[in-house]
Amino acid sequence: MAKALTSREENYSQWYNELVVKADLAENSAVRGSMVIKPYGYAIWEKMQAVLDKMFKDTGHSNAYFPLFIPKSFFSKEADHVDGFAKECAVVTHYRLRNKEDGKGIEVDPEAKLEEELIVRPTSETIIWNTYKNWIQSYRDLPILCNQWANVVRWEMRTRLFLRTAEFLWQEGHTAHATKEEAIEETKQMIDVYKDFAENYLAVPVVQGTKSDSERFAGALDTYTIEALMQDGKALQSGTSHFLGQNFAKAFDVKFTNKEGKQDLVWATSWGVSTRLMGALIMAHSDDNGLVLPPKLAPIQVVIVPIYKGNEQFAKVSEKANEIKKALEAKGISVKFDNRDTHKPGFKFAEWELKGVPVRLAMGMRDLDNGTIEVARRDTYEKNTLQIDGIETYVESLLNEIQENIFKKAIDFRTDMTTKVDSYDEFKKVLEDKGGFILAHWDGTPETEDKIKNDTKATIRCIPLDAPEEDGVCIISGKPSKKRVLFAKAY
RNA sequence: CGGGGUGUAGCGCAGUCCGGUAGCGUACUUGCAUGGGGUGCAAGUGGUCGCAGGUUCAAAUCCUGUCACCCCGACCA
Repeated sequence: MAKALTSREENYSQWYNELVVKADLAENSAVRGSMVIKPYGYAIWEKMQAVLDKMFKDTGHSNAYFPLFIPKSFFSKEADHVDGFAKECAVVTHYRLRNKEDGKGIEVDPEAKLEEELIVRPTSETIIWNTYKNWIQSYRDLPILCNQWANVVRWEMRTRLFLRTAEFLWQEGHTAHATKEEAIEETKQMIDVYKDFAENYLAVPVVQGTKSDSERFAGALDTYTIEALMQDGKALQSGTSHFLGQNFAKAFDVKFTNKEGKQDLVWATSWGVSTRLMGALIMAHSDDNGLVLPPKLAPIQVVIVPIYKGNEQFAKVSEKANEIKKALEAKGISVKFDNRDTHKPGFKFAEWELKGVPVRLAMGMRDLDNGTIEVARRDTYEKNTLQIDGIETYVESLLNEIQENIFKKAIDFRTDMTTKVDSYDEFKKVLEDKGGFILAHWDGTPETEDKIKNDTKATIRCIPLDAPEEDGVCIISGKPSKKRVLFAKAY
């Protein structure tokens, strides 16, 4: 396992400073707990957005945008939601600044106090349902299938770069349905979309399941989740899809006339993934030399590094390199020709490895003479010298192979790090010595869950959807259980 | 909000105990050499020592206050 990922267990911030900041992904901003996403990092997010956005549209959803500021009163309408959320928020109380009397700087104008405070959205359920109320009269208006790409703010007491920043980017889907069945169907469909995205694009294997009562989203009847395992043996909740029942419809009085002409409350779902996925990407695949990006999300899939001495050689190598670049681009591959004269090849190799570029091509005079090129892959460090002729076809299939290999590696790791235990002693021992996912029987009570959490800091990540029926007894209470649930220490 | 820690050059740090010219590594600039895995040598630029008071002939260093950040908990995508 990567040293960078294991040796920092007690100091993640340093880990990020070394790996992420060096990798040009982000740096701490002056704003508490926020992050600056640098161009290279943002390019990864844009790729994620593009893929997800298409998936959402393919499943019938449309994008919309709702306000950043939410009147405080909206939050008092759904009781469970308030309990779960209302606490750590940024609140707008004033709308104007003024110059200080002594002329030294600026202060909040006490005259400019807002009648009703505005909350910077921590999530948009309240304002969206307040809006949907006006959009829905009849069953003919349903379903409403909206998604919004936005930023949200949660004034977390403790922040962690990418995993828990005060401000983060995400998408939140909010849907309204005429029937319970249809809403549940939507909830499940979207967690499937997330699994598809995580595994086939991020190359991060995930366990799908439902949350226990205590871990469920505030205001939801059921929360579906995808749980990923990071290289340090901790779990990361990577996406959630909530079946909200009629709670928000009740709170915001969203009724419709059904086919029978009777008034009915609508059924709701919400679902989201965030820039935390970038954290997942980094922590699942990176090694001591930096990022390892899956080809499908890498902003630069292939980098060409020229090796030369003097202008004359540079011109010759450049000409060939540009030819290869064109051939690759014709296949839809994104290519960077690193023609900087300010850095040596060795430096460039290290730099592009740090940035996680999946394939590197290196070419010098020796290659020109032989009609060859050096191909190096980021995931295995394997290097081969191949004929230039037909290189684009080779690289194309190599990119696919790397995508698969990264995923396979992550699956193998997860398999190794998933342990079935049948006693609490064993549970504690595995958690302590090995970490990772633990499958154990649980009696279904919050008391048991609490005890385990207090004793060990491990939580029930989910009740896996694909867990086989199996007779067993709870590791704490000894009561009968039909299914193993997934435990882990989590971020 | 509780417990611990740190603020000194863009970044990483030493110097603080025991007050006396502001240091190291790296990065940056320039020159020459070098160029198939993070180049070498030489010269150079860059710091209100977090902020505000106090003690002193003299404060990065001692005292008081204050702010910010980080780590551990409670909270969470």
